[in-house]
Amino acid sequence: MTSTPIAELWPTLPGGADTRPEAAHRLLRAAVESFAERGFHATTTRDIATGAGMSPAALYIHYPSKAALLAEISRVGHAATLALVRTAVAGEGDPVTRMRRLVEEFTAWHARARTVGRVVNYELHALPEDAYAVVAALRLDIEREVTRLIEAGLAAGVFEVGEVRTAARAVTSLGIDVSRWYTDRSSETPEELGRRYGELVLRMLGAQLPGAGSSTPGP
Amino acid sequence: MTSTPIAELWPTLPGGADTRPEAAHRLLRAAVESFAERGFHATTTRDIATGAGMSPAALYIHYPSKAALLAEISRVGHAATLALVRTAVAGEGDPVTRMRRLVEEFTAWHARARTVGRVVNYELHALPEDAYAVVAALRLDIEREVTRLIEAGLAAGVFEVGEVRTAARAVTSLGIDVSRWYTDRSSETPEELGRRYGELVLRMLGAQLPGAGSSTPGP
DNA sequence: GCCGTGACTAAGCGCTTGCTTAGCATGGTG
DNA sequence: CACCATGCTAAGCAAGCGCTTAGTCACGGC
Repeated sequence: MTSTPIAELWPTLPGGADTRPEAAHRLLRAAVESFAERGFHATTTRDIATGAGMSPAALYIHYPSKAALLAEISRVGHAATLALVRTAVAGEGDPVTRMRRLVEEFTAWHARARTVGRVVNYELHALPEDAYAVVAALRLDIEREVTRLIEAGLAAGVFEVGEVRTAARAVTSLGIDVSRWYTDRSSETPEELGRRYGELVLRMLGAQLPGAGSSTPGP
Repeated sequence: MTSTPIAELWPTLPGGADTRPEAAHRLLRAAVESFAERGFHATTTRDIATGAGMSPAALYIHYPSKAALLAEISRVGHAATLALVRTAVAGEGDPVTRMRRLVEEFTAWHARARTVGRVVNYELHALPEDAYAVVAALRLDIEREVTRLIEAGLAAGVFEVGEVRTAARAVTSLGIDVSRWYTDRSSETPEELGRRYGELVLRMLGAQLPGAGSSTPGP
């Protein structure tokens, strides 16, 4: 098993309890592992079924196709990310505090769930058209939430950036790319990385750091 | 055809003139297009050959396998990126000026040559082991060059960052991810984007901006 | 005891894949 | 002219693909 706690992802979704049978969960998990490691097209249905401890044909009892598995993973992964972002943006505190928390959690999530993150961010092109449309809408929402928070900071006079859209792109981009390079062997924990990225992003946005004097990072 | 001037890439490589026959060039270009659009595994040798205006078998006169095409693209693409980075790091001016130029060019390159960039950065897993080793060494060199420049800035007292390695990661990460999201329809030109990202990165690194700015001019 | 149902497997179908083989037109060299 | 290397094509092979079919087994209701 990998260290990525994918199991965390599915039982805790909007809409309450997940009623999927356990075998379907095992298939989803095996698919995430394979898609992340080899990519959608290099993964065979035999890989997935074997990873879930079944024969190849059993897959089709729970999902109508290999692409349906990808669509499900992508939809759920994006929904979870959007929920995380919305919570941070709508949270308490001034824009600086909220942005710090957003980046900390967004980054840590992409490090912790890098396996899901890779599928979610780098296998979009393999989605069937209708599934892609759903996911593209979620991605747009994520970007809009970040933009909204930056604009709130500008209005409050605590951020200073040239182009809001470019800045929002940079913030989400930094987080997303973590799922590409982060590994088990990385020297920082997801939470450490989140804190450091939070610091970097706030400076990038020209944040007026509130209270507590100079927040110079340690040696 | 796309707007990506891939042709720029191959004729201008270290070692002088490129002696490859024109048909091999066409194959490389067609392979880049297909690999970038659909990924290595979803691309067939028939796709590539057709894209180059040949029959499927002609591919094997110039390259021994589909993987050899990928290896060549990856090797050349990484070599070009490393050359770009080295030039900027070893260039003239103080660390702030050199870092600005580095980010501007690194970013603009990943926007302009996003097609090659996608293959170079997102198809690594499909490389044969020996080709991967070569490319991994080049990637390490790129990161080391960036780290070196940040350390020079710290030594000169014009940068201020917590962890050098994390900062270097963030700088390269921002640039690399551009090749994922940048499209023809993006509102900014590669050069505009480069300038804006240069600005953002310098603030991220806590740069003391020289001259022309609001910061107190030095001796 | 018997049937229906849900989760699963063994076997395999039709198709596509990367790659090979055999052959053909062209053009330079004696 | 013959000779042959070069750069290509038409045809096709073995392997592996996504997915289907037919059937097995455990179990619950009557």
